[in-house]
Amino acid sequence: MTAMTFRTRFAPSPTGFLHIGGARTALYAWLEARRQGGEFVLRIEDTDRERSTDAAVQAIIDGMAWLGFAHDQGPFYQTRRTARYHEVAAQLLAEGKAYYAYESKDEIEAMREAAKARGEKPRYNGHYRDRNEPYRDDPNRVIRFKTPHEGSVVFEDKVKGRIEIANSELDDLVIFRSDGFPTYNFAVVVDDLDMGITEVIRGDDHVNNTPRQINIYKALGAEVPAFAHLPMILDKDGKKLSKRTNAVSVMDYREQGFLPHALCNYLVRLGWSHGDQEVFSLDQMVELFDIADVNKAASRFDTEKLAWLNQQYLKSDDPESLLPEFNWHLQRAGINASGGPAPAEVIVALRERVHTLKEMAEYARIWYEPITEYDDKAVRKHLGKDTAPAVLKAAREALSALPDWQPEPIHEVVRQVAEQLELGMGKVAQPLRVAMTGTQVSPSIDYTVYLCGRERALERIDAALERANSL
RNA sequence: GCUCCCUUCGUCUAGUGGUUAGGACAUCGCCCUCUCAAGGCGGCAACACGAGUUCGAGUCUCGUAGGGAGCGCCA
Repeated sequence: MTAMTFRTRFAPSPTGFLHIGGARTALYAWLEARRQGGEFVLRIEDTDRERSTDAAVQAIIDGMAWLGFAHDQGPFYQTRRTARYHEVAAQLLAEGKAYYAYESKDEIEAMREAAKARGEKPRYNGHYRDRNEPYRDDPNRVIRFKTPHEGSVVFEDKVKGRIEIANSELDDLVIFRSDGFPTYNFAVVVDDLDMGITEVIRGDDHVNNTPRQINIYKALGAEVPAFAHLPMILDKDGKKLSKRTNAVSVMDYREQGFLPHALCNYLVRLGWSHGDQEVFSLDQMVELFDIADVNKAASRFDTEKLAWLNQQYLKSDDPESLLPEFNWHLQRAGINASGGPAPAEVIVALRERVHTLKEMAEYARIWYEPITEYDDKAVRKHLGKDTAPAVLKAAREALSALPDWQPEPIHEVVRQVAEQLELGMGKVAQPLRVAMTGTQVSPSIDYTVYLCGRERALERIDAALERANSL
């Protein structure tokens, strides 16, 4: 056999958007493949035809693309592989490792009840196991796998460690349903085998399925891949993430104004760490990530820390690189940026003051649209001062004569006005700030004035002067 | 009910027998300051519990408690 290429996969069911937990699973699998110089496969588990949709497949691919990583192979669809599943099932049947069973659902239900009554797990009693029943055209016909009675399955999970489950705890699972479709536990094994998956990374809700799957691998005489079961992501209160009370789609996070790499960074740190490091570029993640360093316990999603990380990136990224995402938010906020300052300059002005691009877009409105309302308190406090009119007049005059409309000269103007009138910077900056924004909070006064543009700045001073005089 | 898994500050985590149990977010205080931030400095704050092994246990073993997952012809 030739050296096997390292290969991981992400295998979602296309029943909705890309879930935040799924996104982390995909990220880990992608990182693991990258680090090992292997491949990352996307497989669509769409055997549940009722709930699977094409739109959901697209949403998953789009979500991954937005986050910044993509599959190397696929997408493969399980529904297009049924012939192959039949083939493998037939082989198992021929080798006496699987058998036809014909119980009705009611009968099976009764078996479960009986088992429960005995204090055992609800399970199939193996009635048809050694009967060698031939194929019959029967609506109850299923194919079951012969789980070994003796021994136990042991595997070394890359995150959970050694796990052992006795075969006596398992029953003969259905591998082919009466409707002619394979069941999950069977299809995954065939798929992972055919696709050459060497490391199965998935949520830890699958730990209990793994021994069954390993038994199938063995029956097939196949090499068993490595497994890594990831702990769950819980909400703020330690409950299961639910759509009702949380943002669960990665696209929800986009709408809330988070950067894709900030979200990746947050996700990679949730359950994994590398010393004291908090900030990781995608390249660094690829270099440093190791699935073996992932924690065993579930963790809670903390939006505050995500917000902090997001701001770290807002501050350190090249503003130009933030433009596509920021423009997307301006547009969503209904802001037409064409008549105002360059968005990149707005980013520089605001990135230390907001945590998300959504906030930033909202905040930026004052430089693109007329002031719709003045904060009463701000007006009374700063325009109501008896020094305010003189400040505004002096500033207006100097500003209108300013040859070079740039933050630095504007700062110089403010400084000189203060000096001339023998006032502190606050006495000058605040009335101007209220004039520019209608509020008493904004970026540094020079930048706030600068972004307004000369024309708008002078207009706003005039309007403020009017207000000051009428107080 | 049965099986499997998990448990370090409020949260994310470092820690692989000897640490003043470290960092980050949040929080509180101080500094800086034209507002708000950002930044700097500092504070508060954790080994679930009980036995055992050991000279020595957050680290190893067992038990208890709490939490989670699974026990489908769903994935």
